[in-house]
Amino acid sequence: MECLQANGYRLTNPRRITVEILANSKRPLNASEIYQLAKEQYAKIGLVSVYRTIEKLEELNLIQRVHKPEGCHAYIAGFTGHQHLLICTKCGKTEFFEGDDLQQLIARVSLESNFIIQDHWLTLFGICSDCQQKQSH
Amino acid sequence: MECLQANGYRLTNPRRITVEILANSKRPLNASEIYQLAKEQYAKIGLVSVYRTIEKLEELNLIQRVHKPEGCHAYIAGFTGHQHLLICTKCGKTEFFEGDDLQQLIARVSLESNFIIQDHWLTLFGICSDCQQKQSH
DNA sequence: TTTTTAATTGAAAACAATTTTCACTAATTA
DNA sequence: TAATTAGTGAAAATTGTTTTCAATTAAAAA
Repeated sequence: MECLQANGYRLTNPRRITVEILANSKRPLNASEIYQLAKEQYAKIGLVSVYRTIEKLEELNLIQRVHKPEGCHAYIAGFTGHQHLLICTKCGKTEFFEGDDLQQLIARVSLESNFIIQDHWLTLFGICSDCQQKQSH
Repeated sequence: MECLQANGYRLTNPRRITVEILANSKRPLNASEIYQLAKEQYAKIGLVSVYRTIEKLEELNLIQRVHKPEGCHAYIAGFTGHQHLLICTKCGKTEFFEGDDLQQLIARVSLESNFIIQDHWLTLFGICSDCQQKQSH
């Protein structure tokens, strides 16, 4: 909310609620999921406002789109606009991770391909510890 | 085409042309782009057949969906159903690369997160050698 | 505090991408 | 060659997203 305000945006109910829902979610949510949850708190919110808030949060790098085999329309809140994600394929729980271990691989591919490599996306998929426990029962 | 036939699918004009266009493209194409190109060779082709052929090729792991910041509706032909891509952000030229250098990183993240990691997606973005040359003129 | 203003809103319409329906066509098999 | 049934294209339906616009409301000014 601070960041929105700092960038000249007004603090409104639809924005507050959309931000809160995204900030508290451990798994990526799409516009329609956010809308369903938001209506519980603020019945008159419009789906359009959710879309518009998502747009602004993405511009400000406060959320990022999450790409999965099933689709790419969900967003997760993150602090940096960066792209290393670890996603649970059971429950959707999503974590960020750091890793500069890629430099060597990137250097090798760069050499072999003659590309100048500028950016990378890395996503790991697996089963989180909660879902591992549930599975073993 | 062989693989389609081996899986019990008929060899039809719309399929032949869709397959040919995808097989010869160096950059990912979406349904509508394929349709435009296909019409040049076979005017009466329908966009629906392109969608249906894409669906089957994806099932057979002959093509894969390419995820980019601008969108995720384009497909590239590949030999394995796997996910290491190198994409030119200027012209879209897309190459595959191998790399098991990730094992160490995956092991580390697995330990730190308590996830059992099963799969990964890695995409590198950069400028291909053709586009580097064009730029320097 | 009240007034003014301009950003923001929600409903409805418009648009875009994809899927479904269905009568017809054509690839394969007998 | 005839019979069968998968595959086709046009149109309609569906889904997801964006635009339009009059009304509302947050923030700035008085």
